[in-house]
Amino acid sequence: MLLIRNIWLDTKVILRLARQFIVAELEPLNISRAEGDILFLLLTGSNDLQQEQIADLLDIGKASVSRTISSLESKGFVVRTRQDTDKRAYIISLTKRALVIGAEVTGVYDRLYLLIRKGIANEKFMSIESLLTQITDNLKSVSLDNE
Amino acid sequence: MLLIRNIWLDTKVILRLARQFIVAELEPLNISRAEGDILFLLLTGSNDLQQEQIADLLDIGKASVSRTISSLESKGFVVRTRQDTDKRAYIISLTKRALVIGAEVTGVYDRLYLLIRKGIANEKFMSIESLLTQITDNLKSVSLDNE
DNA sequence: ATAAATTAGTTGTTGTGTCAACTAATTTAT
DNA sequence: ATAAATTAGTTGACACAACAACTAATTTAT
Repeated sequence: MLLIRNIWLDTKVILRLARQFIVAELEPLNISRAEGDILFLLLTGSNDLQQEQIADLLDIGKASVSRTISSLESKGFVVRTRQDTDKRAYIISLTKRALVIGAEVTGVYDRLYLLIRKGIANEKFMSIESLLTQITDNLKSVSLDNE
Repeated sequence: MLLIRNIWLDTKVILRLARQFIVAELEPLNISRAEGDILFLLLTGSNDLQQEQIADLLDIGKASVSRTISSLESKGFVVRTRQDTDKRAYIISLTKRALVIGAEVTGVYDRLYLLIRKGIANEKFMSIESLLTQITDNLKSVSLDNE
């Protein structure tokens, strides 16, 4: 049990440090972490998404996405366009302004990933993928039970 | 890079599901997650801690600890006693009332840990310990640089 | 011995996430 | 064809962690 407790704590520490890193690196660009996360997603090959898709891809709720997209829009980094085929949904697209700073934003996340991987062989990371999937399934099995 | 991004996402999902589990299980006891985390720590062999120690052991800030201890105190689960040797610090101790529900609280966390481990060999968990430590060191090296 | 620095804890503010209730558009059932 | 159910997004309320500025007690320096 102690083992899991330590892993738990380590994971919390890692997430906290990584968030601090991102906040600090994005600060000079006047972009918050939640904004940066969405910009990075849109910049790296998945432009023109619906808000719900963004929520799924980042594992956050649609309420958070709604508010963060609003602030990104007010800063001129994205535009919401009503979808023709479904007038409830928006298509979120990057503006030219976002593309101008795009490399700086992706740079932040790339540096974080490089930093995390430093001195660790690729296979090591691969080996924990299956572990994480198993844990996720374990946890999901309970949430399904209770419905 | 995609590998790390997936691991990142998986980790976020796991933390979210685990939090949901704890919130749901503690709800009937009228205890919040932040309160439960601290109660669990105090109940499992580390009673009579200072607030700063609690902050360190749970990797949260002392501001959060201060507020959560206040609410635990108002619910009658802990008492703050000024330390004789250092009158700035409190000693946080569990009340009888906390011990009465103690088993139910620790049960929640024990069940979570069991659930997480289901179907996964112990060595698998051991093998990621060193990985997590390395990542933590990597991230810490940067925060130190910037001071 | 006293001034300066450090430490434990508190409080205000902010960022971000969750949940629930809501609107408007769309799909399904009958 | 229309009523009922579902879906995309918004908004308000709340939980919780982070940071900064603060108080009061303690330690260090000179």
